Amino acid sequence: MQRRGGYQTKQKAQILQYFETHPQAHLTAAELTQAMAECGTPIGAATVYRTLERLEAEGRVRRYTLDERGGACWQYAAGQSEENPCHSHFHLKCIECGQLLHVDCEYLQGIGEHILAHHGFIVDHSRTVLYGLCEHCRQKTQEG
Amino acid sequence: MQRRGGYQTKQKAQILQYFETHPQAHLTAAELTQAMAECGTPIGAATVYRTLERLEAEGRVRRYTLDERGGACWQYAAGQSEENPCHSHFHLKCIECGQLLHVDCEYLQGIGEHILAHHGFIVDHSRTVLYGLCEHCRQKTQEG
DNA sequence: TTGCGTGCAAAGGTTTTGCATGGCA
DNA sequence: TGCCATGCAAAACCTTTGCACGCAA
Repeated sequence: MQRRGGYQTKQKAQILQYFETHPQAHLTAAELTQAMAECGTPIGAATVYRTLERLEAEGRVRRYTLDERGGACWQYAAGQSEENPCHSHFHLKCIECGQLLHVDCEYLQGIGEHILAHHGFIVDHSRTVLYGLCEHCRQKTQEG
Repeated sequence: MQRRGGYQTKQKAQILQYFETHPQAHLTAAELTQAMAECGTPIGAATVYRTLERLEAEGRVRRYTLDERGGACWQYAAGQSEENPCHSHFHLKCIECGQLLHVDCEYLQGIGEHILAHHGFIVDHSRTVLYGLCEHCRQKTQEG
């Protein structure tokens, strides 16, 4: 519990602030690096990765494996502890347009319970992304 | 329907045969390349990728994005067409031990229908993996 | 014979690592 | 002051691409 997260550096604060400003964004390391540069205070790519790793260990951000190619994304894990575990909602990622949908749905929450009860497996929603076609791209596909 | 899959080459047959011999395996390109080398007839990595791409287009293998780091996997898509579309089962990947579970379950199949009906999103099971803790690792974690 | 498939090497992108320096505590 | 964090560059890693040659049809 002591010294959670190590040193408090400008870079870490800057990255964290950007996440706070964009709580719904799923950012790749490249996007974050560029955003930092555009903010006027560039941060090295290695530092970005190391900082994200640290923030993830602290539970301040969450890592996703979104893109098939192009690497991981990180999302701000807002003040979650008990009341807002942020574990409860599913992510749907469109393989066509790349859009990410956040789905909060009772039925889907039942899935975790079912899988645990019947298959002995605890689903970690924060790591899980369902891939498929969003409504818009589905209609586009059917038309074409 | 004509010339499905282009030329019939030794390399393609060799890769396909390996999949037939390991129908449940999820193989990375590297694993497959090494397996080919160990079989005595090495196949270039580029050829492995291009062959997998072709086999996937033919519907003979299925591509998954399993590992957070380390790239994609391919699995043999056994004689599926209508009766056994192989789209119906979910994959559960343990983030602790890496084990991959294949779950074929009516309840879970209902998920796709629910998401389509209520959220307008078609889930592509072949691309989707649910991450979490398998039973074994869960007990191990709780004990420790 | 035609042109696709192969192999090698090089390029592409993301993430990690080494090492000297800088900054937090 | 001690040690962690940073930055740069280089390396590692997976995947794709270019090009000349080989082989299936």
